[in-house]
Amino acid sequence: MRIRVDAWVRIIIMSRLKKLAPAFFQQPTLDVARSLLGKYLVVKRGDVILSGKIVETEAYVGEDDLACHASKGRTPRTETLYQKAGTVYVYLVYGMYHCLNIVTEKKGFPSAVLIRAVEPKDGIERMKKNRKTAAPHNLASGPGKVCEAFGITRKMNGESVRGVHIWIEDRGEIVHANDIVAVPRIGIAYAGVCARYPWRFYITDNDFTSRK
DNA sequence: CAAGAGATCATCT
DNA sequence: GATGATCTCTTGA
Repeated sequence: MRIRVDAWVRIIIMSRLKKLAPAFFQQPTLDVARSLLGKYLVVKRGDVILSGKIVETEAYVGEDDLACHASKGRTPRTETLYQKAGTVYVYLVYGMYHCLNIVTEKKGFPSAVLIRAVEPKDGIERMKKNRKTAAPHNLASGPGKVCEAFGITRKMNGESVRGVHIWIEDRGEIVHANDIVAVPRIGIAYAGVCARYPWRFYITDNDFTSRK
């Protein structure tokens, strides 16, 4: 008689081992933004698992960062940014699209990393349906696209990024510093001097970034 | 290919 | 009442 382990049980056990802990996010935001490159965003809804390699991020650091939502202080919306590292911050931009962030640093210091682009891996067919397109390079090559492909909405705002719905895995892939580019952030021209900060990071030569 | 406009609404003034 | 941490489509060279 043999012991049989169902494939999905194995998946759950392995994913728990690989899940990034809150301590990973409780570091300087720029470091987290860089080290998230090459990690895997995973979303589980029912039996469906969607995943993809993070290839582009942006850092938003504190109330002094004029591009950070918290630059206008503590409000009902920015409250999430003041929570502990590893909290999911999702908001609606331009009345239509969602943006996924992970809160960083110590509780009370409002900062986060925006997940700007992902290279789809698991559940690509579902992503195509969610996005209403079949073009692989157009599935998650932008923050709004990531959320649409993965079905991420404000309902996840405030959740833990090490929960049952959403988490980030280390699958052992290493991204060297030489393969990371730092450039100014997108869509924040209103942020004065901060608009010039090179706080957008992406993997050089990856074909799934938002390229702008 | 580049540039421009429209869609659409939660949030803050 | 104004404004976006965006995306898609249309227009025109």
